[in-house]
Amino acid sequence: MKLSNQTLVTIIALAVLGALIMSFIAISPSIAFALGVILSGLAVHFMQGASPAAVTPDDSSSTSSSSKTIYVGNLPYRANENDVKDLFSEHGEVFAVRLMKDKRTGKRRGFGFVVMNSADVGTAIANLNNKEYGQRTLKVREANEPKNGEDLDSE
DNA sequence: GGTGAGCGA
Repeated sequence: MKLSNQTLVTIIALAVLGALIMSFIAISPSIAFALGVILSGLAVHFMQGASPAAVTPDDSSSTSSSSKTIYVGNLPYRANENDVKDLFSEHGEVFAVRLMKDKRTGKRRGFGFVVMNSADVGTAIANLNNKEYGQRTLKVREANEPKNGEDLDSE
């Protein structure tokens, strides 16, 4: 029975309202308030349990989209994640790009990580490593801390 | 007004 504060406020509000309403027809205000509490509580409980989508279509089909994380260094500071993602998308299926900017200062650190399909990782690295981008030579490699251990075979 | 090696909380 974990009710949020907002729910409690709602219950109280409905209780007072119910008390006012029932005071016109009922007997004593105290009983009316008590009835209001009970009825509003039931109402809220009913509302919370009225989840139409009781059947959650849980697709536990964990698609093993073999994704690998790639380290990208020597990025130009003016490059955005969108640029990097677009660049890597030309050589494979990119799932996510994380440009690691320092959260302390907010300034960019000039490197990031690209998560893409493991099947395209090799191609992307081969095509984008030492690739001149923004007057700088990109450094593309597999991430040092692999978050997905599917490929033990490497270099 | 800054900034060039580097592997993320």
